[in-house]
Amino acid sequence: MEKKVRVRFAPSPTGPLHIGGVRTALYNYLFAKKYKGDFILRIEDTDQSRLVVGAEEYIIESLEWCGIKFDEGVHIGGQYAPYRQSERKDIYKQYADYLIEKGNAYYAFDTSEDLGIKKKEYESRKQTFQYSSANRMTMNNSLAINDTEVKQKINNGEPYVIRIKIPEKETVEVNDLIRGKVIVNSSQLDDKVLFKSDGFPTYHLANVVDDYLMKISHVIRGEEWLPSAPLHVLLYRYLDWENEMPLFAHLPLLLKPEGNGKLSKRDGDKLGFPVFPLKWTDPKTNEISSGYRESGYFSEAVINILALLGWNPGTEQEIFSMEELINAFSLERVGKSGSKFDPEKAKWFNHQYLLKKSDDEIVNIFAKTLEEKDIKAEYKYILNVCRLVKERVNFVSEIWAQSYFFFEAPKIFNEKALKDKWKENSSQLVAEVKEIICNTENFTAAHLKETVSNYILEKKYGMGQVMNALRICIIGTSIGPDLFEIISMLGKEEIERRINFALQTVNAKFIK
RNA sequence: GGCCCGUUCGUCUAGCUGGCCCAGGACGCUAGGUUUUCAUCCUAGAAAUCAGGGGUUCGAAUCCCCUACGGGCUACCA
Repeated sequence: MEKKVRVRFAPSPTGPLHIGGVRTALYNYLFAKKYKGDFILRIEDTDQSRLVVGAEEYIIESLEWCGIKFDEGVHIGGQYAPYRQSERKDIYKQYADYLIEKGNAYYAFDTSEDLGIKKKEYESRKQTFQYSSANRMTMNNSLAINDTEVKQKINNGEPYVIRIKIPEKETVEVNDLIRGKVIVNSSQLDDKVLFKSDGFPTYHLANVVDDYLMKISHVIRGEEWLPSAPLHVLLYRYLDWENEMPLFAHLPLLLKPEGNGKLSKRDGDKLGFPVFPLKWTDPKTNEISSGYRESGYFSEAVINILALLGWNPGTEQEIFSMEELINAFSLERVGKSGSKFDPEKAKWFNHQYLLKKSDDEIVNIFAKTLEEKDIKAEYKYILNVCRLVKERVNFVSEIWAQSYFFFEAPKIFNEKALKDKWKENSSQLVAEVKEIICNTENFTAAHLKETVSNYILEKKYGMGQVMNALRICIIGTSIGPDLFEIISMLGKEEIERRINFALQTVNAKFIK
């Protein structure tokens, strides 16, 4: 029987999650759900010195906002709890000990000063120091010194780390679901620290142990882990778990738009678009980085964009709901090369989702803007406004700029609009049409249109000539949705008031 | 420096088992149309000598090799 699909997202809480991390979580989630498997959130907080207050909560809230749901995890528990590595601290040591017993690992007593000196020494010779088979016998470790001395050091409480003993020359094969076979010679690997002197395991040990214990079937993570994958394969082998080793898939990285380097947390807002799903305030510096949520993006749009950055369905479909993504997703269709985030296309995606949203949803968001401005209006009125302008904007936050004239009369009149559209006879034409409008009883847009158009036709005026001038008078500028809709919504009295004010103001200006 | 991964329009990408590709779609851009204006929408267009070179083959974006470039890793960080 096939192993049950169980995948995990395993961030370390060293700050906010950026969109690259969200994408990794998303691909894991899509893969899990596609195969009716489990998705697990594990927090990898083995580096106590890099913990950032609030980061874990931020990660959970971000993924929740995105609609990425977990089956097990630090926030909801599960069969394999705990899911925070700091709470699993006690279980790692035995595996490190087991490796020592088997001769696949050893104690090392070198201080960081010792290591630093070595490093400098090698640098001066234009070489790179690597703790490995080539030099481990010259270092201060349990392979180089005798057993009694080792015992003595440990009994004396001398700090030590446990390092893996990488074989001298052995080819190690990693089968990557995205890249195929990657073969590395162990001579290229160094004796990585598995267990630190502070009693915590390093990522390498903790990750392998936890994936095994939590019965993880597939490890889907960023490409930055590819170089250490052979080390992980070796660990599975030495811990006798090679038969249950998960399958690996290393995702291409998200790059900065300028073309160099992977996207990183430090990019904040420097790139001209948010790199974080949610707004983040650095607890130390109080520096604020904007988030997609606060910038007015719909989470569905963000997910859609991210899904298509590195994966494609092979069809021409571009708009995907989460359901559709789950159905369509496959690791085989994940690309190999890194991709840059395109802020312009992101806006377009958001526009698509804005159009798909129900009017009620949009009104609810837009109503907050009105509240802030202390503008009162009936729900139905706001609804009509949103209906009329939503296709003209990418974000709900842009609706105000397209619709303010529904809520307040213009006080000034756009210079350029006047220059382009206001002619000598404009005042006369507007005055005439005002009369027509004010004498119209049925104030629907359709009826107004019919009435005014007929009048213009009869008089052989140009439609554009009249309408442009009228528009300027009513909303103060020359853009916007259908003018008859606007007139109908504002009502007869308001229209009369606005036109009178406009003619006064504009005429005064022209006479001068 | 060493090791690993990658390289198709400005960007995201299709192309995977070689011929249907003098390379298709989307965003953006340009032009035209619709419209009372702007936006939407519709139509059209520009845009990749498939990183470069060498093979293999009747035939290569697709297979192989080399080079260049980009990226990742190279911590008692993840």
